[in-house]
Amino acid sequence: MTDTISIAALVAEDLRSLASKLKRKLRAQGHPGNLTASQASVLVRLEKDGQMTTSALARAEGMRPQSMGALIASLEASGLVVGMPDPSDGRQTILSLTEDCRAMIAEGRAARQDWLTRRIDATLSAEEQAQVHAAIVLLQRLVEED
Amino acid sequence: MTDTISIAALVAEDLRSLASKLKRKLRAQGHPGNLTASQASVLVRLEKDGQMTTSALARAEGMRPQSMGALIASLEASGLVVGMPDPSDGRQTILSLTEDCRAMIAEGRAARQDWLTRRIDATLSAEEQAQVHAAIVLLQRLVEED
DNA sequence: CTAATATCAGGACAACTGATATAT
DNA sequence: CATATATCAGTTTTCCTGATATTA
Repeated sequence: MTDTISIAALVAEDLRSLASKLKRKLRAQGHPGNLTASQASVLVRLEKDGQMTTSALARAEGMRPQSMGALIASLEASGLVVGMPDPSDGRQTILSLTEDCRAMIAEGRAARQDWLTRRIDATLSAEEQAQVHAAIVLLQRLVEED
Repeated sequence: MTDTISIAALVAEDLRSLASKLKRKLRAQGHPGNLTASQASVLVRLEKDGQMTTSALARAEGMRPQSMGALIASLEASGLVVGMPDPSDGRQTILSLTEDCRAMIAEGRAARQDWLTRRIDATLSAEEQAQVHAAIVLLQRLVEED
């Protein structure tokens, strides 16, 4: 076995390329009513982990508090997130999903009407979707923490 | 089984989030000598498919000719790509990898020193890497064509 | 003349960095 | 005073759209 080129290098190449193209595609689809990738990611986290502050979200998502602040502002403007002052710490604002947002998630409407979801259903079999799902769980390790 | 929420919606959510975080991480790592995702993607395609024009590359990568033009200009400035006028069609410029670039790829140095490659090797077992690789092949279908 | 190629110019967007006000 | 949170302002990056010159 030559073993000169690791599979990791191949995976890295393809993954890098895939991430770029996927982001371009997502942006090209525009978001009339849809959400950007970052916005969706924040909503999912808020739903999973409950109430959080801007800074906590920024740490969790791996971005700067300032960037997260702008992102949150847009979600508040869309009525998907509300902020309440922390009674015990005047610096912080506790963020949580609005009822509208929870209802939307519960119905699955947001996800179902989503371009990427439709694309996945149209392109991959159920078995393949499961396979991809398993791989994504593995890949999430790569981007966690530092 | 309620079956109300499709696995496609779950995959879409995670995939969207993953793509965002991965791109942020890659940018945060900077590129002292490294390449951006788009640049690497173009080089891989040029190596695989041989000589191409700016427009052909743009179509293949799913971006506009103008964007690809700028990307190519940066690669030319780095001495990784050279352009030669097409003798049979004065409008076109045939692009190809320089010898330096081919040598770099052949040695595998570029890929090996890459942050993402190291990260994959450090985080995933060989078996998991193969699993991810298979999933990426499936996902490439999502971003191909329109 | 119509279509394709490439490039110039300007714009949008999401992230970044730096600086600042406020609360602990 | 030192630390943490949040926000204001400006910059960078990467892609976009529109307009133009050139060649087929």
